[in-house]
Amino acid sequence: MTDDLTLNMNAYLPLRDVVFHTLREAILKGDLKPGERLMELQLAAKLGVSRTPIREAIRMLEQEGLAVTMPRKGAEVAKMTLKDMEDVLEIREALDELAVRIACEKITEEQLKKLIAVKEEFEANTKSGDLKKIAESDVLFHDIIYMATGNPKLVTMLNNLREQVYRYRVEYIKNPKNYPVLIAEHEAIVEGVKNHDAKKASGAMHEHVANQAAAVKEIIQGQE
Amino acid sequence: MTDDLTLNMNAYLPLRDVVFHTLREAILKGDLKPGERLMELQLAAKLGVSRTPIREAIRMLEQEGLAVTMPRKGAEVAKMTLKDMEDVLEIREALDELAVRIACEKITEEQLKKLIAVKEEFEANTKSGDLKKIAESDVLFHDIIYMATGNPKLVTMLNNLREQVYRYRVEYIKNPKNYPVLIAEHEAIVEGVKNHDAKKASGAMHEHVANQAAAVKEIIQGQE
DNA sequence: GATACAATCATTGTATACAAAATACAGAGG
DNA sequence: CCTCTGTATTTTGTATACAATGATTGTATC
Repeated sequence: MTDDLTLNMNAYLPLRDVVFHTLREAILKGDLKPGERLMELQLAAKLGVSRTPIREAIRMLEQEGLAVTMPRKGAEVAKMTLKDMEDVLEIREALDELAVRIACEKITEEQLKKLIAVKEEFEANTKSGDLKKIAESDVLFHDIIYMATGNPKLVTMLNNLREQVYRYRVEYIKNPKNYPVLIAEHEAIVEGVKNHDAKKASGAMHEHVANQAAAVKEIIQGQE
Repeated sequence: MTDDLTLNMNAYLPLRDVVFHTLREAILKGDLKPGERLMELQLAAKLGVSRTPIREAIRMLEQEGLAVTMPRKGAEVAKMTLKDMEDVLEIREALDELAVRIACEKITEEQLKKLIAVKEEFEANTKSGDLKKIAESDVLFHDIIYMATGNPKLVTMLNNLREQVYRYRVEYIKNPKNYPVLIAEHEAIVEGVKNHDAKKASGAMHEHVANQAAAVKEIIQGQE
């Protein structure tokens, strides 16, 4: 744990939630590395709280798949093997397709406008080269589709799945040679949704996620 | 909470896990009813433990969607509206189809044999009329397919989704007029899997889940 | 020098204590 | 009779204390 890990206390939330969000962020950003132990006393000291909220936050991380605990040995950040990632991506493919199919039926005019706007924003951002903005607009693009399903449970699950790929996906976005493909894929998805053509949209989404999946797998293999 | 809620202490597990499983069972069986408050002191007294493991178990239930907590107000058993159930079933449909598609590719000879055996066991059980056995063999039937995917994350998710429908599904199984349909659907699924025909298998699974979905929805509407 | 064993230390598991917020209720005032 | 308000009680949130387990280190013996 090389990081400072300071709490963000602005809102009035139970400490367990603040700790939970802090630790989750740290894990997703890579500040807490896979396999790193999550020691209660240490985290409590670092975050300036007692062990109780730390423990509860760990229980929550555990259920989200971001931490693993061995009884009497404590918790550690979940390791992601290539196989784990493939498993996640397999599910994500199916659910992202489902989401876009539903979105084709249910999307409102307003959401559609927003989707098109964000698609263009994404394209602009790839030109500026600001990685953070690129990632943000990509996330937003998919969020709009998720929201358009009107299925909050699906949204939660997809967010959770996306989270798990997060660390590696950044690498994918770093490489500018992927931009044209990404843009074309987004374009195809929008085209499908706009025409309420579930077949086209889900096909495009399938390709989009599958390409990302392939790239992420390559990145992981490169790291091993 | 009309129930006794005694702990099952046979295995050596942390109390939080024992409490978690106990509460989960109670919720799924309907002993703890939707909307019922989960008061820490009360549960702690009833289960003979302190508040700490109770709290941690509640955090876990929360992440599984079985409990909802309002800060400073406490937790209660999650209510399932018709909409919630539709949302869950929508996801389940997609993932069950995914599972059976993968199973078509990956299932081993041994698993296939087992699947056929359990299918027949299910048929036999419908004839005997033992509800518990019917439900068990139905669960097992689907479990074999889940396991055949070789994707533990998918298995976990599907189990979780299934859990959420559990309370209502029992009603579905109670009605003997559904048995011929269920048997035919299982037959079609097995047929598809056996021939590694993903299209047929996923079509059959789609119908299977969709039928159940329709029935569950009817039951809920009847209750409201 | 290697191995077995004991003592010590670090860390988790559980219980309890204390603080703060929310709720329930009773009494005063209109 | 209703409403408002202040107080008592309940309940959650957080911290701390104690117990038990597991890891580590050091020492004695072969």
